Amino acid sequence: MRNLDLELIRAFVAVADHGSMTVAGNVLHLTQSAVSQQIMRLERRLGQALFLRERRGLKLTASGDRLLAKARRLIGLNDEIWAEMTTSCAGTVRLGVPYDLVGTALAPILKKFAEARPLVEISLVCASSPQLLEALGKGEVDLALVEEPLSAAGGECLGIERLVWVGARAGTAHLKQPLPLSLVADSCAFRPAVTEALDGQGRAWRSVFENGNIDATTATVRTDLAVTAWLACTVPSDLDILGSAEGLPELPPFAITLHLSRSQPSESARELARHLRAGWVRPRQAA
DNA sequence: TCGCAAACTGAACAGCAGAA
DNA sequence: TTCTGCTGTTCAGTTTGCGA
Repeated sequence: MRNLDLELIRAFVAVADHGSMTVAGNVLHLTQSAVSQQIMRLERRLGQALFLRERRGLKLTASGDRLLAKARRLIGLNDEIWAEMTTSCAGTVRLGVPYDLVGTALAPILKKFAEARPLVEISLVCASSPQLLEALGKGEVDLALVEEPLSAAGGECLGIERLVWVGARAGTAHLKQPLPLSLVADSCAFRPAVTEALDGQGRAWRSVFENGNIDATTATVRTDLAVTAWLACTVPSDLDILGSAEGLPELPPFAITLHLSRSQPSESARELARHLRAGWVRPRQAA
């Protein structure tokens, strides 16, 4: 027998990932005993011990460590072939994304999706979250990733992020009266939360820039002309996160949510949604 | 249809860590 | 020190798939 049994490889990866046969069993919908036997079978066939049975838990041996990366590739390739051969994914998917999320977490997910689904063309639509939800309702996009106040989030939540004040490194814009604000667009999802927080504090403010261009907004902040509010995970490293120490009010958390078209979504849209769910990590972690 | 091998489940067991 | 809960291993019995 010189063929690798993918069931055994999958069990091996699950045990390595979780460091536990019990947890791996739950994940694989098998009993712990079955997983234990699968690992032993794999070890017997390869003639190598893959795990060190320690007093508490399991640890990969050098052989196990060597196998792990290749095992992941093997399973990945298997799943890719399986998905490609068993579904009819082709055509165009229109994905709506807010300006600030495009360049952070999304890029690696889209790259992976393009590799897995070469027959699907992605059409990216950038706008503010309210505009994207409107476009989704009109059928102008197939699915949308949006930012919504946690208290009013309607879609499938992929993550929760802090909304924070952002200013130039060692800048002084936050000291000005009224507070100069740059918020990308007047339909920006953060705008009501920001103005409500400022009004609640009795702090006067004025809009410096709202023409829908994220780069120009960033430039106004970087040059200390204004401050803005972004999700903490999307703040560039050369800008400062400001807060109560700078006299600015607390802002509410936001949910990053996924919305699919209410009418029957295409196979391609569902597949892209699956990739977004599986691949979503906090943008700063991905960077 | 039958027999065999492989793989599974569930129970029993042993070892360990942490709480009481 | 004892109890409890969690973990992995072993084993008996059952199920399933395959070839004759």
